[in-house]
Amino acid sequence: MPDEADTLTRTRRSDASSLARSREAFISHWGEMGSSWGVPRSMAEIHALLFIEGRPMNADEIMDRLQISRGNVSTTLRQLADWGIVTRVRQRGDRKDYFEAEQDVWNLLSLIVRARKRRELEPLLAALEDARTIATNPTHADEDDPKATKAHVARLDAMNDALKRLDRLSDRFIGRGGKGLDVAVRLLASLL
Amino acid sequence: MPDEADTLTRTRRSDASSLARSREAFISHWGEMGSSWGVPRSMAEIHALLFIEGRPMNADEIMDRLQISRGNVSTTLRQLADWGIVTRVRQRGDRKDYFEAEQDVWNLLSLIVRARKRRELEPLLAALEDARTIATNPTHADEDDPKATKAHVARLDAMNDALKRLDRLSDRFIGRGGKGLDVAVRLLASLL
DNA sequence: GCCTTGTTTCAGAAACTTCTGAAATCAGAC
DNA sequence: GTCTGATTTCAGAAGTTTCTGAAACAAGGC
Repeated sequence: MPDEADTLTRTRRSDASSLARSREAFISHWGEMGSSWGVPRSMAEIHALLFIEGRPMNADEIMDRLQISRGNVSTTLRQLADWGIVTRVRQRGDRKDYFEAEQDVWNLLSLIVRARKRRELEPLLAALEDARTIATNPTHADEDDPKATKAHVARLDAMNDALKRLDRLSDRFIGRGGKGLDVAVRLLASLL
Repeated sequence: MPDEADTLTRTRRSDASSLARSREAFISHWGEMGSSWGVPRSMAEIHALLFIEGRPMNADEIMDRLQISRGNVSTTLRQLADWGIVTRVRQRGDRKDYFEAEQDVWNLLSLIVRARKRRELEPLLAALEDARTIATNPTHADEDDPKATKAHVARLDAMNDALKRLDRLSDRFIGRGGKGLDVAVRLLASLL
């Protein structure tokens, strides 16, 4: 409810410094983007904050800056750490936990790709295999048109092939310590 | 409320044919995937249905099969058509609208990429430019540390460069009538 | 042991998104 | 023009996700 005490810590107002306003703009747009990609806004914002500040921050600082609850900050930081795009660092003589974001952008992108791939692409590929198995192993007296079954399996296979190719390709990117993506993109850009 | 009349149309039960069960599996997993990528489950399911059936279907068929409301089907089909991954087709002597999904998987993927790029990546790039402008054009008496501003702008630029490169690259893919992606992936796979 | 300081958990609240269904609209037939 | 069948719209309902905050839980100091 207080609306006067936070003038110092909040950086939304137009009387803030250019740097502060620019940071704020980055954070809110990154949050926006996140939420349209199925990442909770506050998670994207916390990451954006750590990235754009470029220094380790603790839970209290983050809470104050983004006005989100302690519980949310704690949970979200752990998730970001699980994804590997944020690291817990120890600050000499301070018992608080500090967190720091990956600063290399390509590395960041490949960590994100890796995480989503594992969580979402791989299960989907497994499901496609399943669906194929179901279609090609008729259980009991099965009155399916063989032609229709063939076409169906062909569709499953086409989807499977395409996704698998992307999957293998992203493995390559990721394998090269985050720089593979960079190299590949440059290479492709010049070839096409 | 009816639970006996739909035995014919619903294909969830284990006494359905292999083909029907395989289709059902594909549809529900595709829907699952969609929802973790910020696409409404019913939208992903409608698309999956049209894709896996591989034939034009009308709103009533879709409603029956997926048990979703007319309003939802109508809205969603229009969105899918806007994205370009579904096309409205006219069936001789039938006043109903029929819809058909893009069957070429690479084409499908590049249509999806194109749509998301326009809706999400491009606005973000614009926002990054904005943030840069804010940081480099100090308004009034600005007491920001020049060193900090420099580091901040460098971060914005690194992010901008990386995303722009991906952006340009995807333009190339898309440009080649959907086959570019295929070619590029094969090429890269052999090179790396 | 008992404080103190910091972190995590989790049930319920709040916010947001998606879905429904009935009414409005459209479009062609006549 | 009216009638008929199909489609779209949209306000509110339902459902889902995210967030809060207080309680439980560490872990170190003394």
